[in-house]
Amino acid sequence: MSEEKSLNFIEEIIEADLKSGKYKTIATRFPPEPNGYLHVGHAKSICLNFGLTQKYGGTTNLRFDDTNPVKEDVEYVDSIKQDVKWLGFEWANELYASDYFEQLYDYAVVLIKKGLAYVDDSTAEEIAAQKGTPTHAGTESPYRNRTVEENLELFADMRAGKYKDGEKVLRAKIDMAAPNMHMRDPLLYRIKHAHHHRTGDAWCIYPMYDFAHGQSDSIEKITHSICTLEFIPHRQLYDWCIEQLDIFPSKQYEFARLNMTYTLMSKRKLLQLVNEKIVDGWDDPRMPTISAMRRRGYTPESIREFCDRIGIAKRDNLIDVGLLEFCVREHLNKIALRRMVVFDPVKVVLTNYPENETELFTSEDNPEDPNTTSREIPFSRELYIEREDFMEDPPKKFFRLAPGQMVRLKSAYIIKCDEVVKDAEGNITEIRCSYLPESKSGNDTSGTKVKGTLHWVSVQHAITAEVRSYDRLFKIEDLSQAEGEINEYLNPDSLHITTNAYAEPALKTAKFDERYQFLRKGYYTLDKDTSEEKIVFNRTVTLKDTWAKEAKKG
RNA sequence: UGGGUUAUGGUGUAACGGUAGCACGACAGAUUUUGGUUCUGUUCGUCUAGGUUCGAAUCCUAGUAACCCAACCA
Repeated sequence: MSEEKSLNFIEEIIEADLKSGKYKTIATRFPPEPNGYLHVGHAKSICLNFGLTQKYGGTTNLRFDDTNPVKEDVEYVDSIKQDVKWLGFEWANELYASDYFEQLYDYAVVLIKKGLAYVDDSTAEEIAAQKGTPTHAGTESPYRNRTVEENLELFADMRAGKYKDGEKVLRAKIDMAAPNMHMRDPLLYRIKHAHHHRTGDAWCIYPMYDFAHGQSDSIEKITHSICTLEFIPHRQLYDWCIEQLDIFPSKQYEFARLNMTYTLMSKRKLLQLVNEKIVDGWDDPRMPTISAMRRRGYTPESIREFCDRIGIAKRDNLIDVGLLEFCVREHLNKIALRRMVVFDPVKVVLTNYPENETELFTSEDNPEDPNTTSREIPFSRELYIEREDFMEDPPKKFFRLAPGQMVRLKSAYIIKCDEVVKDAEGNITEIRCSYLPESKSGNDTSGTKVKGTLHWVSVQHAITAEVRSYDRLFKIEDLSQAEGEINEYLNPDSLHITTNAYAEPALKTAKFDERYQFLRKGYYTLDKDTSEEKIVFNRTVTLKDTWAKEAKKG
């Protein structure tokens, strides 16, 4: 019965570690730098790290990798916490690399005393030159052989603020000829007279990533430290620090980061979009950030499902954004309330329907739900339907309204098109139809079968709303192949605003935590720009549209 | 003139020497008061060349391709 789901390579390692008794329980961590908002690529990592400890038992810490005060900010800390929570995960401890600054300093002193670290007066340029190239060995710094005592004193002076930014650094003393560039006397500490969002002005030296991350893992007794592929070359240094310091041996494992078609996944470039006001902030619904997806109407469930489906492996990938859309449709189909909204209206007049009469039709909120509730929709003589649902000279498989053709109005009557009224320019201003009184929804004795069902709203009862429809932000599938400025690849049609859509009255009381399906259109949710004067909806995703595909075939 | 990582349908991901499977997409059909949903079916793959083996995606040898590494970023 239990259909075995195959394990990814990290799960295999964990199961082996648990089985061998290497660990009784596991510990992971999600270690964002608070220098930007989380995006869907981070969601993959979050689901992995938290998912592992949910599955195997154990704890996951949220640890902010805040070792570079000039780029970090509490705004990002707050957003990251909100996003992780919203995704549905609870961290065991909220921690900061900056919590360990004192400890890290002591570790540095240990290395100096062991003759494994030295203070270097070389400039950034000189150090870069000393590194050599991947194919040529580096050269040793002239300051490499300072005595332990001198290094100790100099390092203490660095901390005491006796030097300016860039004047001195602390370097590990490893091997300038190492084939791994990261082992060529990497920097451990640099001087930055900068205000830190947590430690304030207590420090003017800050540890580099390589001297903070592994030790932080070790301090927290992280068993499986999971990161992305580009950190593979760092692993040797990660292990070196832990071994020389003789501290808890956390182990690093690397998986391939998420890449998605038409989607920019670089925090740096996302920041650029925000700074250059190409988008309207980090939560602009076109952004791939968690906060943008939340605003746009994505559900945490659908994002988790997506992360589950894409899998964990070590090969580079480019996931079709269509898979994300599939996941959100799948969930929204189950939970969204059905409503009718006409975006581009054309008036239908039912010539045989009494004037001044209003009927109330009942329609289910969600046909997928066996216990569905329902709402009432007012119907009257004058209605709006979608302009694209009528054609004067339709192709063969057009099942909508056309002269002489019949359609069902959802939850109401079958109508037949009798006449088309046009203005002087030939634009259709009105479609005159007759309705079949005996075709009333749920009580149809007309015996008439129609192929098409249209959504509609009653003219006199309609409310208006603004609807924002989004499309992909970029024109090209693979942003990693984009050369030059990303601005060149922007999709000019990524946002379309319908300022005056006509909606059924039930939407007057739309709520922020509800999801809606506008029949035959897509899934929508209330935007935060909604006010007393204006109701604003965001389109989360369209419905699948096989007719659009058919029509395109011509 | 280096080191590292990875190669399975269009896109992802399994198969751990023994039937190349699953999902998304695409295509075809059924159902449908949403051209939605649901259901059924079809299409399409082991980077190349050798080798080991009764049997190779898997093991060996040699190639090829892609990605990563020379920030006082993480």
